[in-house]
Amino acid sequence: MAKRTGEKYEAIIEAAVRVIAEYGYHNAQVSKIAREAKVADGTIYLYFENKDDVLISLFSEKMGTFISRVEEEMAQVNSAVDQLYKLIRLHFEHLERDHKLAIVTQIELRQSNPEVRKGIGEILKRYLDVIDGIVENGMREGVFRPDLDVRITRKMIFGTLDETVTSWIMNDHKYRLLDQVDALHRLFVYGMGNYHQMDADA
Amino acid sequence: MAKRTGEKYEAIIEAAVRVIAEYGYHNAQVSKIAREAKVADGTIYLYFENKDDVLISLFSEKMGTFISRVEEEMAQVNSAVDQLYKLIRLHFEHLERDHKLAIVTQIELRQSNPEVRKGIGEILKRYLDVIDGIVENGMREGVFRPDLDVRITRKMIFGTLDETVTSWIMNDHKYRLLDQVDALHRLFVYGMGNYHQMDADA
Amino acid sequence: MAKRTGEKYEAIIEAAVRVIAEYGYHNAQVSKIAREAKVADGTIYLYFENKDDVLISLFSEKMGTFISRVEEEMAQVNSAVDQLYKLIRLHFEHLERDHKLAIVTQIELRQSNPEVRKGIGEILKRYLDVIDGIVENGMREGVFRPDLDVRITRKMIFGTLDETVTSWIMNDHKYRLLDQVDALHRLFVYGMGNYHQMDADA
Amino acid sequence: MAKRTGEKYEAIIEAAVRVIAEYGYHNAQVSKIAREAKVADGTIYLYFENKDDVLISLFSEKMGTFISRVEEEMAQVNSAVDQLYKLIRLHFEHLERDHKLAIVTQIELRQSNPEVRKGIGEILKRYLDVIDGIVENGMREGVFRPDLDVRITRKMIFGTLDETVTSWIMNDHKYRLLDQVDALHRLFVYGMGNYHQMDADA
DNA sequence: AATGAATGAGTTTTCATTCAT
DNA sequence: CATGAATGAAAACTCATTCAT
Repeated sequence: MAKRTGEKYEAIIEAAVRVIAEYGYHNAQVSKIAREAKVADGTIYLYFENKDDVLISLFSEKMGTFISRVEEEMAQVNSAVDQLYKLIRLHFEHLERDHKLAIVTQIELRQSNPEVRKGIGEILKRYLDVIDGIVENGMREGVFRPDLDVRITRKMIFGTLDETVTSWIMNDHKYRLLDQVDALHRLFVYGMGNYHQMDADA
Repeated sequence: MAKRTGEKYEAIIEAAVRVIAEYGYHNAQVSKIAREAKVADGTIYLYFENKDDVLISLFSEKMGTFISRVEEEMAQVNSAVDQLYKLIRLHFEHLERDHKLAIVTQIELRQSNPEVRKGIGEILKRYLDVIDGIVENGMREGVFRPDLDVRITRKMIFGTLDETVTSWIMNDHKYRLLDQVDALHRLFVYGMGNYHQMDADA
Repeated sequence: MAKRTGEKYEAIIEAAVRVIAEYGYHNAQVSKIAREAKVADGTIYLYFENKDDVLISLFSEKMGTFISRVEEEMAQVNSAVDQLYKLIRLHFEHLERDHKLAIVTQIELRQSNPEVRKGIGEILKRYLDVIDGIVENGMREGVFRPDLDVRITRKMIFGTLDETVTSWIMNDHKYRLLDQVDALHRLFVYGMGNYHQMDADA
Repeated sequence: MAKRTGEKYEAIIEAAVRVIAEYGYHNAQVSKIAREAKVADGTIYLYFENKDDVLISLFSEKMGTFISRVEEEMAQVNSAVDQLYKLIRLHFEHLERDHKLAIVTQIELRQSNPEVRKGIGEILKRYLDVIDGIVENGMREGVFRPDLDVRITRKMIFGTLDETVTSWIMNDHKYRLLDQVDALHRLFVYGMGNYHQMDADA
C-alpha cells in the first residue's frame, strides 16, 4: 500500500526532520509534518504505513545512506587503526554537517515509542557490524590486542561516539566535533594510561 | 505542598519502578501506579507535584543514593586506576542487582518528556563529576596521560558504561555485567592497541 | 484554527443551548453537547477553541444578532420615548420567543467561569451603548430630563429589564413578559410618583 | 450535627469571605478556607453540613443582619418616599462599607451551583418583601401612582440597585456609590420624563 | 493520486468529604 | 471537639488515522 518512493516521499521525510528538530518529538504532529511538506495529512498515508513508519523511514534513509558510505570507505582503508580513525571522522562529519538531523536522530527519536526504537535498533546493527569488522581486522593484523572482546570493544567505541555527539548537541553545538577525532582515536588505541607514551607516539 | 517523605512516598516510587518496568513508560498510568502502591490516585498528589515529579523523584532517589555511595567509595580508594575499577564495578553492580530499576532508568525513562529528561540530566551531572574527579586524580598521580582531555575521557567512560548496560538489558540480561569489569577497565587504561602489553602488565 | 462558521458550527451552538437549558451549566459536558449535535467530541474543537469558546460564541451569536436587530429598529424610530418602548418590547420578545435560550443566557451562563463572563460582558457593552443612545436622544429632544445621568439611567433600564426576565424565568415563565411592557415603560418615563398623572397621560 | 454557632463558626464565615474575595469563587477550596480560618479541614464539617452550607450561611448571616436592620429603619420612617430614599442609602452603605463582602455576595456567589443560588434566593425574598412594603405604603399614602404593579415596581427597584452595585464593583469601586443615591431616588420617583419638573421640584 | 474534515479513544489532576486518632 | 491524611469520581482535550469526494 505505502509507496515508499517519489518526490513526496522524500519531501515528507525532509519535512519530518525539520519539524521534529524545531518542535521536538512530542510536538511533531502528523498534520504539522504534512503542512511543512505541503501535502495533505492523508497523503502521508499513501507513502507511509503510519507515523511510526515515517520516523523509522527517516532514520533508515538518513542512517542507511551514511552506513553504506562508511562501508565503502572502510574498504578503501588498509589498516584497522586507520579504519578506526576514518570511522570516528565520518561519524562526526555526518552529524556535524546537518545539525537538524543530528538533533532528530540523536535526541528526539530516542523519546519515541518501543516500535520506533526497535526499528532504529535494527538499522544500527549494520553500523555495529562495521565496528566489529574494524576490531576483528585489527586483531587479525596484530595491531589490536589479541585478548580483546569484540562486543565489549564495540560498545566502547559506539557508546563513546554516541555520548560525545549527544553531549555536543546538548551544549548547542558550541564546539567542533571534528576537533575531537584525534583525542578519541588515541584514547581508543592507547587508553588512558601513561605507559610507554614515547613508544606510542613514535 | 508535596510531602516528599514517608512510607507512602517510598511505596509510590517502588510501585512506579515495578509498573514502568512491567508495562513500559507509555503504559504506566498514574492510576496503575496508585493501584500497585495500594493508595488512591489522589494520594500520589499528596506526595508528588505531578506525574513528572514521580518519575524525576524516582530517578533522584535511586540514582542519588547510588551516586552518594560511589562518592564515599571513591574516597576510600587511593589510586585513580583502582578508583576507575571500583567505579565500573559499582556501576554494574548497582544495575545488575535490580533488573527492574535498570530497565526503568536505562530504557524507559529515556522516552520521557523534556521536563523529566531535564530532571534526570541534572542528577547525572553529579555522577559525571565523580568521573571527572577520577580522571583528574589519575593525571595528577601521573598514571594517566598528561594530555588527556578530561571531558572527552569522561564521555568515553560514561558512554561506554551506559551503552554496555543498555545492550545488556536489550539482550534480556542474559549474561553477567560484572564479568565485563576487568575487560572494560583494561580497555580504558591500556586501550585497544597491542603495544607494550608485556610492559603494561608488568 | 477554529472554523467559526458552517453547518456544524451552528449545530453545536444549538446543541449547547439545548443541553445547558436541560441539564444546567454544571452538567453540560462537552461530550453531551457533541452527542446532542450529532458530531464527535473532537469535531467541536475544529469549530471552537475550547469549551469556553463554545459558550462565549453561543452568547455572541444569539445576543449579537439580537443587538444588531435592536440597533436597526432604533434607527427606524423617531422619538426617544418610542425607542425606549420598542427596546423593552424587543428585549422581552427576544427572550420570550425562546425559553431555552432565555434560561441559558439569563441564568446558566452567569454561573460560568471568569473567562466566559468576561466574554459575555464585552458583548453586552454594545447593548448598553444602545441604551445610552436612547437616553441621550431623549435628553437632546428635551423629552427626558436634562439633568439625567446617562450611566445611572442606563443601569436602571438594563437592571430592571434583566431582573424582570430573570424573575420571569425563575417563576417558570408562568406569565407573559410582553404584558409588562407598558407598565415598565410608564415606570421608566414617569416614575413611581403620583404627580401630574393627568398631564402625563394627556 | 452542624453546630451553626460559636467562635469557629464565625471565623469560618469570615475566612470564606476573605478567601472568595481574594481568589474568586472557583478558587475558594474548603482547605483554603480552613487554613484562613486557622482550623482543620474537617472542623468545617462540625459547623456546616457541607461547602454549600458555608456559602449559604455566609449569605444568610451577612444579608440577614442587613435585612433586619433595613426592616427596623423602615419602621422609623414615615413617608414611603423617604423610606425608598433610606432603602437606597442603606443598600449602598452596606455594600460600600465592606468591599470584600460586596464582591462575594454581588459577583462571586452568583457563580455558585443551583443549590446555593436557591438558598440565596430564599434569603433575598425577605428583602423583596421590604421593597414591596414600601411600594404598597406609597400607594396607600397616595404618593405613588395607584396603578403601580407592585411586583413590576419591586423588580425595577431591586434590579436597578443590583445592577448599580455590580457595575460599581466591576469598575473597581472607583467612584462612590452613595453619590448616586439622590439621582436614583429621583429616577424612581419622577422617572426619566421631562414633564412638570418645576412642579415636581417644588 | 490527493485531499482534509471528521472521528473518538484515552489520561492527568482536583477537591469535597470522611473517619481513625 | 479537633485533626488532616486519605479517598476516588469525574471531564476537557489531543491527534493519529480514515474515507468520501
